[in-house]
Amino acid sequence: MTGKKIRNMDEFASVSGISRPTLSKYFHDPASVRASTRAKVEKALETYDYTPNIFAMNQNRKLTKNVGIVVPYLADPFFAEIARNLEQRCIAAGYRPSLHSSHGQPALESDIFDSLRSIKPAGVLLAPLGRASDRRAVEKFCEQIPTVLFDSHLQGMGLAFVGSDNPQFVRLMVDYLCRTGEPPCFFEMKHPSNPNANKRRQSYIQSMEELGHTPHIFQAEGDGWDFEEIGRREGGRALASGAFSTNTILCSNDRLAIGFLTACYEQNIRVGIGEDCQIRVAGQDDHPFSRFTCPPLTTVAQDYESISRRSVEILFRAIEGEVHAHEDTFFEGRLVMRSSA
Amino acid sequence: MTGKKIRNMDEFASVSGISRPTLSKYFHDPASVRASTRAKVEKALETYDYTPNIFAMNQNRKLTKNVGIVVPYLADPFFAEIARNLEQRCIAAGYRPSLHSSHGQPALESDIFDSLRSIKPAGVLLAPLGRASDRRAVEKFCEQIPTVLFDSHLQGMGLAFVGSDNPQFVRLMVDYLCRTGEPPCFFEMKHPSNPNANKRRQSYIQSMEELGHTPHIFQAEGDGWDFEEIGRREGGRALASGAFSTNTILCSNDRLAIGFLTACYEQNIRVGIGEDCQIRVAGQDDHPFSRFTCPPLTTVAQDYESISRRSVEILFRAIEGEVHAHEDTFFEGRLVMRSSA
DNA sequence: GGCAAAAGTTACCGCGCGTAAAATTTCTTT
DNA sequence: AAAGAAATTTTACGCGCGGTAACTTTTGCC
Repeated sequence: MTGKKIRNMDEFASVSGISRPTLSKYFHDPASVRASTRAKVEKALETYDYTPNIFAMNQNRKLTKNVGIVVPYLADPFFAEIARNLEQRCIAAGYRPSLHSSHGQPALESDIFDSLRSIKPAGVLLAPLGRASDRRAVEKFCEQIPTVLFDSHLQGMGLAFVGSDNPQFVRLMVDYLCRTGEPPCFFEMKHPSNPNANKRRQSYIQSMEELGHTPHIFQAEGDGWDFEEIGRREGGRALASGAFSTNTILCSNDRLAIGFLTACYEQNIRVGIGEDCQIRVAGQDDHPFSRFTCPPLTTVAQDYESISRRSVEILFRAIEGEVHAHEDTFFEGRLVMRSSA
Repeated sequence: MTGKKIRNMDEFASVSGISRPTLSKYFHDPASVRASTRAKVEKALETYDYTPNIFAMNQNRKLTKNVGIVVPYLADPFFAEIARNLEQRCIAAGYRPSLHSSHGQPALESDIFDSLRSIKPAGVLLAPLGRASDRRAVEKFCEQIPTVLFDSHLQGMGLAFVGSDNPQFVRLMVDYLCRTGEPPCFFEMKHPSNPNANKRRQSYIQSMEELGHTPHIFQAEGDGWDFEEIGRREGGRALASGAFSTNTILCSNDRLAIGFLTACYEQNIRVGIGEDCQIRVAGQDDHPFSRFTCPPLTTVAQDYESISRRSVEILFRAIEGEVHAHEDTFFEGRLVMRSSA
């Protein structure tokens, strides 16, 4: 490593005593050469400082080792965490991940597609914006490049979809809330950016009816990805106007719930399950900050370990030639009981 | 754009009636060719679908248009936001940013350096891990590639450093807290990962002494980047043992404060500035979530707009050949008064 | 020890573009 | 309109590696 700097593969072939085509094979996949050869290469690699020129590699290879990871909103720690998880798995599998965030903007999402196309990725892990996505653009992209969708389901696109079983999330929580207190009212955005929200609403209605309760839904105005602020502002308005017919609020997601908790605080409404509490609040997703809200938020945890494992699994298999029909995978959530509900 | 797909620059030269070397110049910098030529190129670009092969370009160019952005911990929304800001500025300036997170791990930071070297970036915007960084590795990297450091100051490294005026942050807050109530105790980590923390501690001591108060510091055990959890656990322990000699706590950063607020909640200690409140808590940084804690957190806002603007400004000037001596820039913070203190 | 299979070698071409130098065209200046 | 400067074109070569075919060597096995 501290040794002489080598300029190209030919030169490294000379000093290592291995032919260039064999070296090429080695760098493409170390396991594709004989163990004794590999040892020789790796020994030479300790003596000399050489890395194949990545641009020359990618220019000629039929398939690069590049993998794109795209999330809709990286400032949301949930996506940051899942991106990290995906990134590590890609590296472990010998790929070069590149991380991209659409920042909630459809135009940026399309720009990212263009940018990704230009680096000829072997595959892409895509969490689309959802409702705001340019469906045509996503569809076209998925046709050109092996893509696994996660988090936001866009019907039939890509090699596969991996996400959460949203109906199960809601059933789990509605069931818990009904068992332990008043049936919940559902608090969500009127125009949610994420299609998961729609499934959650539907499941809420169904779950309530199955338990013999009347569903109540409060839909907050507001667009974009500032969920906390929308939860605070609109939640506050709803509280002030007495729009809720119950003392239990199930928020469509944790970020909305975090804002809603702030609204409760502002109006001096005590949240939790204690004797002196006036309202119960629950979220969904187990956002990294939910453990630290006051009170800590009761929620349903996404199994993002499984989601990311499965996503890369499917993608890498497809890259390596396995052909499968499009399939959707939905992982179950886990109830996380804290003191807010 | 809908037109025929062109395979390479030679082919595009034929159909556009412009020579390949001139096209090469155009794609390198559209302003470097005559306006009439540029018009011809752009007209042809509307008819034919062509983009230069990015790998072939980068292989031969002395300087790529790649810019690396490295942050220590992307799951912290503060870094996610500043990364987004930097990213947009790079794109606007015609560069190709790539985003990397060290995830709090020194080994990963070094891996990122290697990875960046392989893409021959024109420059890098680096927020190092800080104390945990391999200083040798950072220094070596900065010598090889034009690098602007931000957020964490590592003495003298890189083209420049851009960050916050940490002493001013603390002065501002200590002054405010003393003016409006009891002098604060300083709550921080014993082994902070970020060098800013040390400056904040020193400034706390100095500010208190200047105002004629005795400094009190509580140092939390714990390593890593789980600041909220450390704030909650150790803050809770401190509260329970009566380690604070005042009713006012100034946390070294917002994330610690967020955890500390949770600890207060758990011990039924009412936080804020109201009549019935027992303790005041303040943070520093204006973390995106600080507005939504209960109570909302009083803090000092980092001017990350200025920090990011300045960072890219310096980097791009250096890339374009301007030579300057190493300089450090520290931007002032703004007091954000909310109801926690 | 012999033989087939696997692995390695040699030799050559292709990829798409950057860049330099010389020749030519175009624009600007007076 | 002529001269000079600036831009463009032509020509030629290089970058570092991938892929393939034909050949040689090594390996594993009975």
